[in-house]
Amino acid sequence: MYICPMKTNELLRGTLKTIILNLLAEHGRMYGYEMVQKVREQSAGAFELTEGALYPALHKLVADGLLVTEKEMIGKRVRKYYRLTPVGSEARIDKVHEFQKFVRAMQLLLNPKPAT
Amino acid sequence: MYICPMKTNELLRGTLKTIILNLLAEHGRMYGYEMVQKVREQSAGAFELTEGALYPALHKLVADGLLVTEKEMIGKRVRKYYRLTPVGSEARIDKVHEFQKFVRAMQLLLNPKPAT
DNA sequence: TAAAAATACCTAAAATTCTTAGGTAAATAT
DNA sequence: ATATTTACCTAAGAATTTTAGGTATTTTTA
Repeated sequence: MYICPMKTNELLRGTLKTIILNLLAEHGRMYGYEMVQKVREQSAGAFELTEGALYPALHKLVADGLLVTEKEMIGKRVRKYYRLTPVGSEARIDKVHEFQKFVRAMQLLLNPKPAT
Repeated sequence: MYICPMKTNELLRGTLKTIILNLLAEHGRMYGYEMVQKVREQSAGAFELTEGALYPALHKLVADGLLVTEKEMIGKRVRKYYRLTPVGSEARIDKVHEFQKFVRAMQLLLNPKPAT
């Protein structure tokens, strides 16, 4: 018998940046920890971002000019907010289109015969 | 300006095994080279499996007991056919369900406000 | 009020999966 | 005769993620 390892997260490979860009397009600005919560919430518990994947991805998006940061003091702690740059907004649109194209192609592969 | 790198293939990460299992569920038995063609064809050119990814994936599926092989001589060449085992058939069903769940969750994330 | 949990950031080693770039050889097309 | 297609394969390197930490503040709870 095959025991399903229950890792929807495996499918997240390659979609993390798309998710980040979209969150920011929707919410204006967010900090990392907040993204983890929002993704869990908005995906109805299906996705669980790991911080070990999230922070390096955020740093790369900044390095590539798709995001910028603003730091804010909350008591004695620094909170780091991320926002889309214009380039990031464009990239987001492309990424979503690519994802939709990917899903359509996958549906073709998974449902090859649409009932004659 | 952001130049879209046009790599739908990046999204394929994590779905390769799902695709293989489905191809075999649909076509009964296939050989590797054939899968490359079929995927190109059935995805309307959107996906291009690379052999460097395909063959190791096939070998892993065999090692995990999801596929078995039969060799056949075509002239002087060996052609290696793959078929699902019962365990592989089960795994396929789970994988497809997981993928559909993944897509639903992604749509929730990408289209958060379904027009009031 | 002391301890535990949550908030909030981060990194680094290892694992996984893929791309790139080959190699071999037979069959077919030019 | 040569080039392309068929058909298999591997290995180095790149990219991304998981796992498993670390630090420090703030809030909750027992």
